[in-house]
Amino acid sequence: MARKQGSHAGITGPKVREAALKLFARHGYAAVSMRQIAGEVGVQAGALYLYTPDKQSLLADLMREHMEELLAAWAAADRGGTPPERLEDFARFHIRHHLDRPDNIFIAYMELRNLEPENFREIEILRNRYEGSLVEILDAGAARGDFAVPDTRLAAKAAIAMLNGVTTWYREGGRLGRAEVETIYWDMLRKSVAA
Amino acid sequence: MARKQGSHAGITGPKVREAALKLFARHGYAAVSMRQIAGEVGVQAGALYLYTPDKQSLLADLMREHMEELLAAWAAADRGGTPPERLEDFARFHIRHHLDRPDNIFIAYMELRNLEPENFREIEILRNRYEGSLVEILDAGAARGDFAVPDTRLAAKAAIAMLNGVTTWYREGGRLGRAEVETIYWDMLRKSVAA
DNA sequence: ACGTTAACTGAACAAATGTTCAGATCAAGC
DNA sequence: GCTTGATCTGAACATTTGTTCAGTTAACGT
Repeated sequence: MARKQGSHAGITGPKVREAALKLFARHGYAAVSMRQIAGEVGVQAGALYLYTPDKQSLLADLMREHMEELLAAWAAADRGGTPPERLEDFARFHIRHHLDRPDNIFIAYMELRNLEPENFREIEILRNRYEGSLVEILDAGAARGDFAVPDTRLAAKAAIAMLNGVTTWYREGGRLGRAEVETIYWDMLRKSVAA
Repeated sequence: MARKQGSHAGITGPKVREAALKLFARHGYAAVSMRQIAGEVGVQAGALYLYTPDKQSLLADLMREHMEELLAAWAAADRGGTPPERLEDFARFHIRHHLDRPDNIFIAYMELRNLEPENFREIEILRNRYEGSLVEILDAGAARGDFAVPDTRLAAKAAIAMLNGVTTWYREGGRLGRAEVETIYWDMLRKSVAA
């Protein structure tokens, strides 16, 4: 047997990335073998190399895609307005975005150490850019007296860490719904930086 | 060559755990080989099995030790008092404890997925116990009107996620000192649950 | 209908993995 | 000084790892 029926690169390519994302998030980059990914896709391990030069690129590409999508999505969602308004938008956007992509955040925040130096630097820049957009909001609000934060960079890190935490425990159909979770987190964040 | 000079189980045993902790935290459980751990200790791979039945137990033991130490340390540090006082104690204790043990928290919160089911359940219980002590404080404070938290379990998770974040960026000799960081985090936490 | 080529298989590769074990070596007690 | 037992080496093991590649198949343009 060789080429399967009804299979194209246009189908298999995304399937490979989806499978890798799912498995990396579930078990960690190092714990997942190319054969497991291939199995998930329904293909032999060798076929994966039609869609990625190697395993490391698979991880780096997934992380880059995620970060670029995140930055673009926030750029689109940012409605401007006063710093408190923008902060609320940011918090709700961040939670909503990641609850829709729980696997993404898992690898984006846990697999940095498995990136080779060159890839690491690239992803770190994207990450700092995203974090920077929150710092910017906090700076603007602090200048106007909306927020009382002794160090906006630290506050941004603390805020993102808190918001990210949601994906580690939130389960669809659980005790709390999305809207509730979103509002409760936003409320905590709002108060934590309040003047 | 065989037995090295001046080496005892009393020395090598802890060394093995230290090396494993350091390497697991740095690169992740799955990415670290027994030979790397042995190399760090200054011993051959086979010798590790004098101190652990297998690699999995090494991880599980490290996590259990960490959680038990954490629980014991908090039990000793908890001075009682009003809920706001206890919350402050908890926050400061948590940050201080983990800044002293950055590697521990890394594996305790990132390697859960690499535990076999039996070990996972055991560690999860310890983790819930620790988280429960924070929930308890929040419940008591909410009942007295000290805190305004719509869901104490969620608030506890959010708080711990925020506090844990400190170990991902804090570096000794950096822009901010320990005491400053501790106070800023406590201040954010205090406000985030304030009535 | 046919040839071309993209998509995939299946086997192979060297290297690395966790783990075992017979034997070598040293420290300590008699 | 000899024996004993704890401590470690070094080689071996079966598997699994990431990756390559010659060959096979099926879809598509002509």
